[in-house]
Amino acid sequence: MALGDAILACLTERPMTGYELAKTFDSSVGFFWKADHQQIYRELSKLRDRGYIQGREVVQSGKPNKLIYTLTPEGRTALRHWAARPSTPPSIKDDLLVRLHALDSIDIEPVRTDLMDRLEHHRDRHENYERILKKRFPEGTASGVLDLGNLLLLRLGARHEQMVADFCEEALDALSAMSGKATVVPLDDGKREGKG
Amino acid sequence: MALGDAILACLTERPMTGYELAKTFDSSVGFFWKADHQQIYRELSKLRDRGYIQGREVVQSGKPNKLIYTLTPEGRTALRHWAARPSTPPSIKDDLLVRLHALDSIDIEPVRTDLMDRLEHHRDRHENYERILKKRFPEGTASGVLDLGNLLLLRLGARHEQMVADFCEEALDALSAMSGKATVVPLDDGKREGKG
DNA sequence: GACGCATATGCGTCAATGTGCATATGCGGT
DNA sequence: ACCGCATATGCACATTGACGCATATGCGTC
Repeated sequence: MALGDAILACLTERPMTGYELAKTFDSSVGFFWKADHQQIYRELSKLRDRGYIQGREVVQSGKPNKLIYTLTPEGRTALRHWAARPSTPPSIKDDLLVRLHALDSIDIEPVRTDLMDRLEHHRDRHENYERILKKRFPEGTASGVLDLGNLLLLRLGARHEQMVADFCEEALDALSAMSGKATVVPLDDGKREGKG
Repeated sequence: MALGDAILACLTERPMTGYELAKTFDSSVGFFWKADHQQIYRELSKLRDRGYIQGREVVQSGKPNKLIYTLTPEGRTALRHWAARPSTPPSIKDDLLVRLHALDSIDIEPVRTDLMDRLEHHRDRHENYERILKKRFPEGTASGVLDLGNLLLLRLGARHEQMVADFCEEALDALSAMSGKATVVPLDDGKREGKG
């Protein structure tokens, strides 16, 4: 359960509610791990059942009561054990790559617009990383172990986004140069299948 | 169904059996998309049910009969429609990053050995990409649209692996420099939970 | 006052993925 | 004779993920 461990990792920083965790997974951690609130609440229940976290209810008026989750000693141990296991390099699983693999059997134009969108997306994220880096690590050095982890994380993120952005640019250039040779037959058949 | 589309993309090259597809997803396409044979057979059944591929049985003696799958015109159309939709940038979801995020709450030593393993892994893959690039594209240019897609793919793969390898090296250096400050308490409690 | 938005939790369903197991046989090694 | 390996297909179960929907209310705005 990778998401569960990611949640435990977040809770090492400070106790949080499901709602706060969902926001975390939508911003900072979300840069490399996406999870919506339903996924997080479900995982929190599991972690609680296993005794890895403890929920403390905070009564509120006007809003549903909060459940602030704290890591238990068992949870900390579980996280340490998980972190002591070798990680498995994930595969990229980017639709764009599949399209490139079958580039001669599909229409180029949509791929071009897709690449342009992706270029913008990855540039935005790159700027975001750089901004956070400059703000949190103006010296480019980390003081403690926690800081070091986050500094490395941000650097990896920044480089990754820049690399993909550069790739999109290069791919667009190459497609432009090639566009004369391609046989472009637009999709014009009316029917469409649901989403598969 | 992303895997289904990846399979359709593979079948544009030539008709294949499930077994051949499994091998493909373990080598070339497997560099960015992992799928074992069970997943592939299951997906092939679905694609056949939808009429996107057609299976031709080849009787064999000694071995189970082959089922060579060919793209139908409907399958080609479905692939083109899928490829015309915008792609969604995937998240990285690397366990290693989660560990870095909680670096002060876990043991550093296993992370170091993990980083060393990963460094070797990514270097191997990088060399692999470079080797294929040199072999298939000695000039560094593509002749047709299909070639262009594969050239771009290989270049992205090579850069990605190099970047991650560099990152591992840098992280190892940083951890070494930091190692004096870290409080290293080895894991010695006997009990272990199953796998989570 | 109706509408959207933020706060805060959760259920249900289906698709996608991962892991283990089962079947059937020839071929080469020990 | 037995073992492992390659060929070739597939089922069953569990986990993970994506998506929609439901509940409950204060606060600002149109």
